[in-house]
Amino acid sequence: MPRPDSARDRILDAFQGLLIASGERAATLDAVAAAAGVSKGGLLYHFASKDALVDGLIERLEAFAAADDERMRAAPEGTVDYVIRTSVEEGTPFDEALIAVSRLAQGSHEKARTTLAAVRARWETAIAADVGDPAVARAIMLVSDGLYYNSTLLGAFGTTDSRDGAMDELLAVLARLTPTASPGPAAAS
Amino acid sequence: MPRPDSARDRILDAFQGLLIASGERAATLDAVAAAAGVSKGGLLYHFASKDALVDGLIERLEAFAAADDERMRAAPEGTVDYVIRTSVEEGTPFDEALIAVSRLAQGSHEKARTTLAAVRARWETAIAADVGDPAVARAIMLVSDGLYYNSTLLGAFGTTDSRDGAMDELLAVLARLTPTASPGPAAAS
DNA sequence: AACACTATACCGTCCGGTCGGTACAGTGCG
DNA sequence: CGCACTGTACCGACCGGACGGTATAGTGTT
Repeated sequence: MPRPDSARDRILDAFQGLLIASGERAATLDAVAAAAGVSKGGLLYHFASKDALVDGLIERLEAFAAADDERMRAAPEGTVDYVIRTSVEEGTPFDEALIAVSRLAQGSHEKARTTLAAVRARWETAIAADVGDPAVARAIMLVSDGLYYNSTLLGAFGTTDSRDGAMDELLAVLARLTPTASPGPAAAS
Repeated sequence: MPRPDSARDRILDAFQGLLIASGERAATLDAVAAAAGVSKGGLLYHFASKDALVDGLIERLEAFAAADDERMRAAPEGTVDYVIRTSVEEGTPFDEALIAVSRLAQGSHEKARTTLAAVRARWETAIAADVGDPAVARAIMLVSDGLYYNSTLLGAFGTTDSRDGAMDELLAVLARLTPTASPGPAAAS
């Protein structure tokens, strides 16, 4: 075994991966167990029920979200830049957990929905504080949501290379929204 | 019986409603039949399989989308105004069908995904034609997507009354993005 | 009778969950 | 040391119910 508590993480990874790749329907206990290289009994040893598995994933997301929150506040390029850019940064553990939980939220899983709403709210307040105008902040948040919608539903909208250019372009457009100050990180002053 | 061909529509409505309210998982044949006030046998008389039911819903969406497309091109307030406003106009048959199909697309239903992408593409080209700058068009499309993401996942973001005001505010903010020409034929002043 | 449709019984499969069991690493103690 | 026992990690057969789907008998209208 690679690491002591790796089985739990492997199961969570498998669950997440199945949710992202094939949706809630396909993320059955058997499928998760198989993907994690564990037997069904083994899975249920670590997570006593499917609800427990879901809770485990949500907790994981919350942990990532807390870390992201700190990084966001410390982002040198400003909050807007940070939030927009990380909206499509596929492959990070945080993004994957977020998309997986959003699949869950499409069902009627209440906790998944509220957790997602909380993460979103945190972003929006941070942007509002950075940008000043709450209406502008909402517009920017909606762009971020749209970015997620696209990567979640349609699977990105370009290759990684073209995406970076597209991101710069998008941020340049968005900079027009902030009336005050220059299109910069809204430095302190 | 109310109307001759109402059974089919009622079934589609029920399927749609279940998808929106409780996700793909809950939209089983039994549940759909019960919600439509039809027996399971009755449901399967109209739709030979669950795939046929899904196809029926997608066809319905395509019909609505075609009608919407025409309305959009003829919209007096301009394409942007039309697309943004209809993004949260909950309750219209078109919106409901769209959200229902997007639930399907969260699973691995390929046709649902491509249909959604087609609708989105149609909007984006229309906006691009109206606005000029493709980068601005994409930003606006992302806001529309974000609006859908919100109404889909988090369930709107305000009451109907406050939403109209919020919409006006949002459109005013978005008007700043179009550098050329006036902020659109809307409201003016 | 023919047709459009409904209702129910049923089938095989899959799903979430239980349960009995295995392997093994301790650990306290005589 | 040897032995009894405990806890942790895991396996896989199995169960009841739900699922998608079939088959068929029945009903009301024309």
